[in-house]
Amino acid sequence: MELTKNFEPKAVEDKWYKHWLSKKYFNSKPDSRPAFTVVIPPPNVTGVLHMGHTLNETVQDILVRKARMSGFNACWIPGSDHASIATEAKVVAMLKEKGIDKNHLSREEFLKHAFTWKDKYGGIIYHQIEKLGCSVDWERTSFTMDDDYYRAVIKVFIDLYNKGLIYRGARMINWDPAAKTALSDEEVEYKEFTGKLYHLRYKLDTAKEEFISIATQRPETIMGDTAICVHPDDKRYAHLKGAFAFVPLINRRIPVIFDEYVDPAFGTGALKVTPAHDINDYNLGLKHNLEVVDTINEDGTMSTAAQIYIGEDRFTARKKIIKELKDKKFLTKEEEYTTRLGYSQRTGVVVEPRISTQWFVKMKDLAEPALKVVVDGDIKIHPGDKFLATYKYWLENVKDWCISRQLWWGQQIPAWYDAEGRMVVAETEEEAYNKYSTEFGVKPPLREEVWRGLVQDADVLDTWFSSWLWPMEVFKGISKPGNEEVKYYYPTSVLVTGQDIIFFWVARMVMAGMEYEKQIPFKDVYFTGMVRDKLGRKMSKSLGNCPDLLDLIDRYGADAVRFGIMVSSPAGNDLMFDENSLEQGRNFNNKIWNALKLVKMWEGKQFAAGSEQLAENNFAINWFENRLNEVKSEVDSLMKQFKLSEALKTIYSLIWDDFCSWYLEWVKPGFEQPVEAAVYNKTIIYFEELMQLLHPYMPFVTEEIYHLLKEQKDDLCIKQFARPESADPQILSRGELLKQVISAIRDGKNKNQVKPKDSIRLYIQTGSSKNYASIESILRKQVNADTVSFTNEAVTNSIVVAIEKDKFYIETERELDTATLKDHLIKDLAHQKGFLVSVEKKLSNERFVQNAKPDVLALELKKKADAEARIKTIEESLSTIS
RNA sequence: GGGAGUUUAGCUCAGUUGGUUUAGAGCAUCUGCCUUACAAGCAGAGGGUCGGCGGUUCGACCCCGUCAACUCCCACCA
Repeated sequence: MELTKNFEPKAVEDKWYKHWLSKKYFNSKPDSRPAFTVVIPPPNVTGVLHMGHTLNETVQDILVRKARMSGFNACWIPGSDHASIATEAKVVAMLKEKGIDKNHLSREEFLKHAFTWKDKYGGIIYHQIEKLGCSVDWERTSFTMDDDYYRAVIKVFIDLYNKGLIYRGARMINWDPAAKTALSDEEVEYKEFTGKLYHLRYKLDTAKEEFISIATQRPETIMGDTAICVHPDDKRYAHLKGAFAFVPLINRRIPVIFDEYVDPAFGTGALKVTPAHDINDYNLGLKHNLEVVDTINEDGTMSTAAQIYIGEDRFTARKKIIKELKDKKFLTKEEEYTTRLGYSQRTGVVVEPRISTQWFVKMKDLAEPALKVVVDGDIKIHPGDKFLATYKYWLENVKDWCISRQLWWGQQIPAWYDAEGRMVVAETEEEAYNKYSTEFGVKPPLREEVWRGLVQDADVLDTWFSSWLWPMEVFKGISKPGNEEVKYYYPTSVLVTGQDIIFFWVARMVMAGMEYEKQIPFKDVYFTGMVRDKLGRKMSKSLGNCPDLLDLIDRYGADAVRFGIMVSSPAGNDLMFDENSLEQGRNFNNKIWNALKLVKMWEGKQFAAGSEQLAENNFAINWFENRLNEVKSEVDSLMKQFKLSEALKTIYSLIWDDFCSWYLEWVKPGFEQPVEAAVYNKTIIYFEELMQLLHPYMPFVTEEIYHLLKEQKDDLCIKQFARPESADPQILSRGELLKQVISAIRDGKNKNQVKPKDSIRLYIQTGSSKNYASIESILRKQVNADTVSFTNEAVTNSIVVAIEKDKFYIETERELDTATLKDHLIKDLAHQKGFLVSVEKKLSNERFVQNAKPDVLALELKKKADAEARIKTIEESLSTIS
């Protein structure tokens, strides 16, 4: 069969993915093997995979494939998240384009649109996961709004409510006036903003014409003022105990209060208190029992409580109020002021702090066990030291979690109210009705009347309130507690996710797991860093630096993308994404492909053993086998420590350097010459093992080559790793010596303008010629020597190379440039002498000799002896040149 | 303002309890090669006073102190 010049990923990727699927390799059912379970961090159903996902998915696939090939029953659950806010925003925008206003739709109509939209676009993500080669179990795809999942979320809500861990309360929350929804603290982004600080004077309720000045950035909120606050120790205001002032424009009479919260040095040292519109003022209000006057509507316009500018947008109102305050001489000063404003992560508008009735989860009791399992090391975080502190800090200072969202897309809060505001929490309407009857002693009215009487809470639950159940509910652990699947697969093995959602998601999954399964949800957490562009900037649509995954796969192949993204991304480090590394991946594919082509040329051209080559080949085979074993163990240990990047680089070097550059060159016969049968057979086996080692990282090219090497009974995808055998250090060091000698001789030739193809005569001066017995002809081939022979004395007029105690004389037809030759030797001599001095210095230090461990001392003595020997060699060589 | 982390070659990073030939890798760079697997390649090479200063030690990239720069998280003074 004719092999193409270069590896062509497109031709094989789809073929193998389909094959793996048809063999059901990725489908898992509980059996006697230990489970290795991974749940995908469910991407937003309407999104596309960005480079951050690509990194996460690749890491997971590597771990899962490795486990699948190591005796585990590997199960990787794919799925997606309904992402209430983001998705609803997209659906609303889509409807708007069609000229449909969400406000004119019923809830049912809207949800119908949303599901249609989800069905249409939700698949994009799955397609991308497939293209990347991810070995997920497609028969287990989960979605956080599936029927069972929906019921599970509701069940958990009710359970926590019954346990008293969910409560309803009026709280100051971040309000998005555009989306008309509450935002969690985490969904608010603060940005620098240059605004103005307005100094306003309030008339005091005293006999004479007296004023107190305050400073504010938000003059439009003065109508909500219910106090003025100053520091108790501030002498300027000491006389105002018990005083009152009038709010400008509306003349409401408000008290002057005293609290240490106020910074006397800021502004005028007096603060207007507006409990309805500022979180700090709200807390002050609670403390001092102040009235709350809410002057802003949910859409950001002024409310009737404001008394003036009713119905005008908050920012328009601000402008008008400033003008009026100025005209009426209440505004005494304006100054430039830089502050930070909260913006909604979703809609980008300025967040409005607002009093609102919301649902909350009490976090303290849930946080305790979640903290303990991580501190105790039941859950291991990688890289540990970096994120443990963050995790701890958050849980120790956790605040209650606002879980209601004023949206339609999501699990609707299972609370029912009657006209008087009496409430029951129940799983279904039916149950709500029954509960209501017993609880409030109301005789069951006619069914029709009940529907008139009880109305379900319109809000839905925060998306994270469903995804915190993910590792359990993908196995129906909540909807069918204690089922066989959840018993087998839970706790999951490792969670791979971005460090940015450590609080949103990771900590909360631990809480839910401890609460409902009484067990940790995963044993290891692997945090990936953020993917940035090569200039270190965040990837963002506005910068246009987000590569399209499918396009990258199209241009480089999935294996190359996986290689490129893994090769330099140690756990937890940000990854500077550079297409350069994808190119490196593609080149690597190609290198392997060409090695295959070489081996295929030997097919059917072998001769049996018995010739003189045997000893040489024996050495090469023996050496590579040991080297392979050595690296296999290394890779195993690196992967156990989640050093996936390191492991990949180790495999890369094994294949490129040890296998291609050394081993294959050593055993390669001359052009169109036959190869020894033993070499051929071994080479095929080594090649297979290399492909197996690399397979978790680059599944497509390895599976393809595995099958091209020879007729196979199985697929690489499920081929089980054999336990690595131990490596013989003696063989390994002889191999290293050989490499070193070859490189040094080539360097000697190169430095003296002897071309690689110029042949030489090589003389070896050594005390132990046995060392070279079986590698002589490899050496001859590798340095292009006509003859290799041993000598007892220096060979004049030759290039001299020294390795350890041995010397190599390179005799050549070419005129030698003795000047440069000498130059190099002199430079080397200086280096060796400098080194010797440092060693001698150490050894002449009595305290070192006394304190150092014996083996350290012995090593120093060896260093000294070696350096002296080399210096002698170099000096001798110098004398032969002159 | 509080906390955490980072700083090693032009770039991205390793460097295991302080001693392993006066610091390693990949990429990039330079030199020489179109040598019958591979120019998306081969063979070589150069390049670092390990952020600054001070300390502990016989000995420090590693431990301690201090300063500096950068990054992230938390809080959010009207």
